[in-house]
Amino acid sequence: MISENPFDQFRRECQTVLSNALKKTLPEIKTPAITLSKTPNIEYGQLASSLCFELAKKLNQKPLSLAEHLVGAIDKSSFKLIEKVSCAGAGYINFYVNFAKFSALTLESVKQLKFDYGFVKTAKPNKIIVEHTSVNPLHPIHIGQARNPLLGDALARILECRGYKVSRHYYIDDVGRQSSVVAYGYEKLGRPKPTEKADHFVGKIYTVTSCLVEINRLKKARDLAIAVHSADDLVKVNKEIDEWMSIAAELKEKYPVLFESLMAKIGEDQNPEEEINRLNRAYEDGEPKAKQLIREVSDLCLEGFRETMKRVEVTYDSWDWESDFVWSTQVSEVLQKLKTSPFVYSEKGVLEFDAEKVVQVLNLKGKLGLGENHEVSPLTLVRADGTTLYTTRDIAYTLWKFKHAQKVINVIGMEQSLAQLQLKLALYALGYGEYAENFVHFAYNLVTLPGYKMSSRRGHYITFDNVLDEAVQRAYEEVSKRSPQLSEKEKRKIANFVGLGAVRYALVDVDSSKPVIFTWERVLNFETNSAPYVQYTHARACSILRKAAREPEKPAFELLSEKLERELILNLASFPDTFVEAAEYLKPNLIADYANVLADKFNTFYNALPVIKAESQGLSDARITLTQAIQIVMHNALTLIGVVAPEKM
RNA sequence: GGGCUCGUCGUCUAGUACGGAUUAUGACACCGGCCUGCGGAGCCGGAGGUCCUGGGUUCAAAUCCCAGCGGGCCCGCCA
Repeated sequence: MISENPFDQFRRECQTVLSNALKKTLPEIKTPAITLSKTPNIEYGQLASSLCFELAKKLNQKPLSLAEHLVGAIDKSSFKLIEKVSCAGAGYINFYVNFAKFSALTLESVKQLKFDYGFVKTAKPNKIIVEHTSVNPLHPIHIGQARNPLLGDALARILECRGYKVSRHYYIDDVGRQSSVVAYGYEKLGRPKPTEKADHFVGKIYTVTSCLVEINRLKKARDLAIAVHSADDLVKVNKEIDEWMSIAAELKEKYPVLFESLMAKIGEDQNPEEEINRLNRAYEDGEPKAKQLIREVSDLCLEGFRETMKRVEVTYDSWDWESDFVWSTQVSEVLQKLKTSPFVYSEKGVLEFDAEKVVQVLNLKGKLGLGENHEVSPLTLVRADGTTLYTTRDIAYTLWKFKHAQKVINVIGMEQSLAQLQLKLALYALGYGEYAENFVHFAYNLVTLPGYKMSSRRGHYITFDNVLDEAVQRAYEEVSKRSPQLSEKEKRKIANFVGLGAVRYALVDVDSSKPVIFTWERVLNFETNSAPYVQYTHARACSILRKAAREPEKPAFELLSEKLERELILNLASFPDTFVEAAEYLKPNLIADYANVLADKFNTFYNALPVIKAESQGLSDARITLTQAIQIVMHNALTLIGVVAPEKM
C-alpha cells in the first residue's frame, strides 16, 4: 500500500470524517468547504479545524460545546490513518494521525516511488513555454541578471516534474541600438578573434564603444546648447559629460590598448551616432552585410553565455532571435491587425497603443487586479522613422509562442512590469483573450550591489562567471582544510558542486518578490549558506547507509515513536504538498526552505538517536528505512533547484 | 505628481495568496556547553522582537481594509 501524497491522504480522511459528522449533527446547515490547517505543535495533533469558531456565531452557541458535539459524532471506524479526534483550546478540533500506519505508508511510498516521490502530476499536462535569461548579447551576464536563469531554471524543473511539457526559451534581443553599438565597435577593430572568454571580450568592446559614442554625442549637444544660449541645458550636458569622462578614464586605465585603438578608429568617423543608426536600420531591413556583422558579434557573445550556463547546468530548448520576427512578416502582421483595432492611434507620425482604453472597453480592471486609480500608460509601437520598438516585437514573439504552447511564463525583472502588462493588453486588443489569461509575467526583484545599481553600460558590474569562480575557489579552500586526505581530483570535484550549489541556493532561497543585496558574504559564507549544509547532510545520510550495508528486512515502523522521528515522517509525508504549492504558485524558494528544514531535523535526529546500533533489529531497520527516505527526498528537493546531492563531500 | 513593489530581533530571513491556539520561523554574529559514538561543513542551551506607524473589520490580525512613513522600481520614438 503506497500513496503519492501520504499527508493528503490523511487530510482527506479527516475532511470526510468531519464533513460526515457535520451532516449528522447539524443537517440543517449547508456544509461549508472544510479546510484544515497544520497545528502549531505536534502535541495538538497533525491537523486542526477552526470551523466551530465560524459556526458558533451563526448558531449562537459556544465554539467549544459545538466542537464537543462534533467530536462525539465522528465515526472514524472506516478510516485507517486517523488515531483520534479531540477538541481543544476554545473550540478547535484536532486530528491525530496513527503513526504506526502513517509511518509505514510514508516510508514505503518514498522507497517505492524513489526519485519520483513528491512529484505529484497535474491533471492538465499542458505545454508551457518558460522564457528566461534573455540577457542581451552585448556583455557578460552579471550577478544581477543571474537571478533570472537560476529562478527560471528552477521553475522549469519544477513544472516539468509536475507533468507539464516544458520548453525553455532564450529570447535573443539582437534588434535595437545597443547591438548596433557593439557591432560598430567590433567592425572598427577589424572583427578581431576573442583573446579571452567570448562574452567578456565582447563586453569590453561594448562598454568602451558605448562610452566613446556617448561622449561624442554629448559634446555635440553641448555645442548646440552654447549656440542657442541655453544655460540650463549647458549645465545639464556638462554634468553628464563629466560623468562619462570619468567612466572613460576608468576604462582607459583598465583596457589601455583597446581604449586607444577604439578611440582612434571611432575618431575617423564624422558622426558615429549616425553610423550606428544606419546600421540599426539596415539590420531591421535585413541587409545582408548588416545581418552578417550583427549576427557574428551576437553569436560570439552567446557562445560565452552557453559556456557559463553549461557550467551551472542550465539548459535551453530553443534560442529565439528577435530579428527573425522582424525579418519575417510576423511583426508587420501584428501591426496591421492592431491598426484595425479601436485601440491604436497615430500621433505626430508615431503609432501609439492605448492600453488604458483596452482596460476600460473590455472591463479588465478587476480581472487584472489593477488598483482603482491605476491608469495604464500608452505604448509607442512604431517610431517616426518606421522602425519598431522592443515591446511591439515582443507581441509578435508572444503570439508565436502561443502557437507552440498553452501557457507562457516570462521570467523578467519587475522593472518591466508595465511593458509586460501592455503586452498582455495587446493580446486582449487583438482578440486573444485566452492567450492573455495564460500569459504570466514572473516578476522578480532586483539584485543590487550595496550602495549602487549595477550598470552594464557603465561597465559597473560583477560578472556571473566571476562569482562562480570565487565560489568554487573558496569551496576548494574549505575542502582542503576539512578533508586534506582527499585526492586533488576529488577536492576539485567537491569544490565545484559545493561552490556552484551555494550560488544557486543563494539566489533561489529568498522570495523572488523581495530585493536581494549582493554581498560576497551571502554567497561564499558556507556557514550561512544552506546549500553546503544540505549537501553535507545528504552525504552524511549516504554515509550511514553505506555503513549499514544492508537492506532493512523487517522494519518495525511502530517503534518510530520519538518526537523527532515523527516530525521527520511528517516532513517527508508533506513533501508532495510543498512541491505542488511551489509548482502552482511558482515559488521555487519553498523547495529550498523545505530541503533546509529536512536537513535540520535529520541532523538533530542523527545526534540524538542511533540508527545502525539501535536497541533492536526492528527499530534499526525502521531507522535505516527512515534514513533512506530522507536521503531520497533531500535528493529530490535539491534536484528541483539544480543543486547536486552528493554521496560524499 | 501618478502607479507598482518591499518593510518581521544588531544583520539576513520564514510565515502574508487561504486570518486562528500558551510561546512569531530559522540562520549569522554574541554568551555557555558537546568529539575514544553512524561524517564537528555537525549538535544542545542562553540572550536578543514597537512583525514600519496609526486607525478600522473580526470571537481572533504579521496576515484583510483605509490613511500615512521609509527604501527600490516604472511612467522613453531605450531594452
